Amino acid sequence: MNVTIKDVAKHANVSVATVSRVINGLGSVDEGLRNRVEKAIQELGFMPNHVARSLKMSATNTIGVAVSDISNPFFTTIAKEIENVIRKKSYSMLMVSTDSDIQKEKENISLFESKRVDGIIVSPDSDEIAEFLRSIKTPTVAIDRKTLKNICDSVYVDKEKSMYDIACYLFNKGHRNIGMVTGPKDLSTNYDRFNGFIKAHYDNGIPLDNENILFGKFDTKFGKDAFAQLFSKENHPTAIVAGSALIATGFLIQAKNMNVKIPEEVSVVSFGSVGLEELIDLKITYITELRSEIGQIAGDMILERIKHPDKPIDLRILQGTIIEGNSVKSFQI
Amino acid sequence: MNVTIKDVAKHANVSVATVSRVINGLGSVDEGLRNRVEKAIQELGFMPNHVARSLKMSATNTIGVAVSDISNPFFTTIAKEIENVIRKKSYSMLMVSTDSDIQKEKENISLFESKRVDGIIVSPDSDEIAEFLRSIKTPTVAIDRKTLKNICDSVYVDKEKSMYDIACYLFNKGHRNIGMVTGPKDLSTNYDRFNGFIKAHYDNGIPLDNENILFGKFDTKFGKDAFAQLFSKENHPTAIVAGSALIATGFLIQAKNMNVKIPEEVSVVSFGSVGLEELIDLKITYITELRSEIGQIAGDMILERIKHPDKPIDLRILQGTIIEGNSVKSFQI
DNA sequence: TTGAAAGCGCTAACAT
DNA sequence: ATGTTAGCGCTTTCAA
Repeated sequence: MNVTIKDVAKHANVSVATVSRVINGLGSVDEGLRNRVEKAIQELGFMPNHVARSLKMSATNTIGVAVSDISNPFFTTIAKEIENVIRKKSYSMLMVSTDSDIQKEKENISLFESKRVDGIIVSPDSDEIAEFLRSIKTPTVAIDRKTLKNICDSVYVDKEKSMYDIACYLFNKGHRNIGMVTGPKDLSTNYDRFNGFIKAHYDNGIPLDNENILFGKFDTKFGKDAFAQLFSKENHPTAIVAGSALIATGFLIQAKNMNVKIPEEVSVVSFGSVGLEELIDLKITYITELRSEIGQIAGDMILERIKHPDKPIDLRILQGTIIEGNSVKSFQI
Repeated sequence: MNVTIKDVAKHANVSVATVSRVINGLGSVDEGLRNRVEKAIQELGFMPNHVARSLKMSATNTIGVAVSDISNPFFTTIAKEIENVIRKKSYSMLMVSTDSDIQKEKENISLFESKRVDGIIVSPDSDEIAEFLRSIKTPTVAIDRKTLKNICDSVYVDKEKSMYDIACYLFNKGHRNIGMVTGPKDLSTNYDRFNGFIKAHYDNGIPLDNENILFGKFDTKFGKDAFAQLFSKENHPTAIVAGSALIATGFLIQAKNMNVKIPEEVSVVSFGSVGLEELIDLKITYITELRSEIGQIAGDMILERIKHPDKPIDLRILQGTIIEGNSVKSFQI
C-alpha cells in the first residue's frame, strides 16, 4: 500500500542499502546512483517511515510533555518554547493533560514509555509521583517543581526567594502587616511561597499573623473571596500578595466591588504580570515568572540529558525580578 | 537492553505468541499460563513497545495537530478538547506550531506523514496549503477554515453568518453607520466576516462606507489603532464590530484613552467573549466562538474518518449565538 | 562503492 | 490452547 524503501530500490535498480544511504546522506554513494535514487523517490512519492526507523534505531525523536492543563497559559507558553527548541533538532512533541489526577499522570508517563519517547518533560501536581518518576529510565526533566530536584533534571523559579523578595520589598516600603493568597497548599510551589513569606518576616523581626495566609485555588474567584476575607479583618493587611495573576485579578474585581482603593487603602503585588494596566489605570507590581525561559531551558535540558544519559542531575534555579508598578503604597518611616 | 516480549516468553516458558495474547487480551489462553505470563511481566517490568506494534499494525494511535500558535488560547482550548476526546480511544496528540509560515506548515504535515500519524487536524493560515492537503492520504480534519471544506472534513463556525447576524442586530438597534475591524485580509475567516458584513448591508438596503472596514491583526494594538482611526473620521461609525476579543480589548483601551464612552458615544460588539466585565463595568455584547465544541467535534471527526477512510467528506458548520451585554446603544426608531 | 542479509519487537496466520 | 514463523520498513555490518 505505502511506498517503501524496497519499492524505491527496485525502481532505481539499486539495493535498499543504497537508498537508505541516499535518504540519510550517510556513507558514500556514486553520483549517478544517487540521482537515480532521488528520481525514484520523487516519482514514487516515497516518504521514509519513521516508525520503522524508530524501531531500528531505538529512538523516536519525540519528547513527551505532561502538564496538568494544556490550555493553561502558563504551560502553553512553556510548551511553545519547548517545541521551538526541540524542533530544531528534529524532535516532535507529544502533549497530554493530566488534569491534576495522579492516576492519569502515571498512565500518561507509562504511555510515554511504551511509545518510547526519547525524553519526558513533566510538571506533576503532586509529590506522590516522585517515586514513580524515579523508577523510570526515560530521561526526564521537571518544570516548576522544586521537589523533584533530587530525582531528575529540574528547572524552576525559586518561589521561596520570590516571595521572600516581595515581602522584603513591602517591608521596605513600610508595610508591617501583609497577607498572602495563593493556590493549593499541597503544591510545593505554594509551600515555597509560604516558606519565603515566613522567612522574610522572621529575618526582619516582624510578627506574622497566620490568618493573613490563605491557600486555595489559582483562579479569579478565589482571589475575590480571599481579598474580601482579608480586607474584612479587624486589622486588615496593608498589602496583599497574590500567588498568580488570576488571583490578583480577583483582588482587583473585589476591590472594585468593595470600593477599596489600590494602593491607597491596600497595596497589591502579584506573581506574574496581570497585564490590564491600560484598562484600569493601575500597574500591578509583580515578580516575573520567566515562562519562556523555563520552556527554553527545559527543552535544552531534555536534549542534553538524551545526549548524556549518565551525567549527574542538572538543576537550574531561576530568580524572578520585581517589576514595579504603582500598586504599592510607600509609608513614611 | 530493554525487556521484550521474547524475554517474557522465555522467563514464563511460553511462546511469544502467548505473551502477545495475554498483553492484548486476544485469543484464548489457559488460566495457568496467563498467570505465569503476568507474573513474568511484573517481574521483568516489561512494557510493550508501541513502536514495534505500530510498525506491525500500520497504526500509531497518534493524531497530529498543527496550528499556527500552540500558545493561542483559541487553539489551546480546542486542543484540550481534542485530546480529551481522542485519549478515550487510546490516541495521543502530537502538537506543532506552524507560526503562520506556509513552509513550516508543509514540513509539519510531511513530518506527520513520515511519523505515520493516523490522523491530522489542521488550521492552516493560508489557502495555499489546500492543494498540498489534497495530495496527502492521511485522514485530515480542518478546523476554523471554511475554504478547505471541499478538500477534507471540516468544522467551523460560520463567520459570515456571525457577522451578518451582528450587523443585523446593530441595524435593528437603529445603527446605520457601523464599522468592522478584524484580522488579516488573506485569512478566509476574515473574508467571511467581510462578506457577512456586506451582505447584511445589502439585504437591509443600508449603504456601506468602505473606510469603515479595517483589516489588520488579531491583537490589542491593532484594536487600539483601528478604533482611533475609525472614531476620528468626520462621520464616525456609531457602532464597531471587533473580529476578536483582543481587538475589542484594544477598543476599550483606546476608548478610555480618548475618553470615549461606550456605549453612549459608540457601541461595540465582539467575536468571542472579552471577559473583563467585572473589572470595567461593561459587558461587551459578543457572539460565541464555540471553541470547546469545535475541539470536541474535530476529535470525533478525525476518529470517525480513521474508521471510515472512504466515506464522503464530512462538514460541520456551527452557528454562533449573540450574547447581549450592555455595550450597544439602542436608537429610537 | 555497492549489495546481501540480519535484526529491531511485535502481531497473526498457520500448524500442531 | 499453544507454538512457529514470516514479515512490518528500516539501518547497518559485513563481504564483495
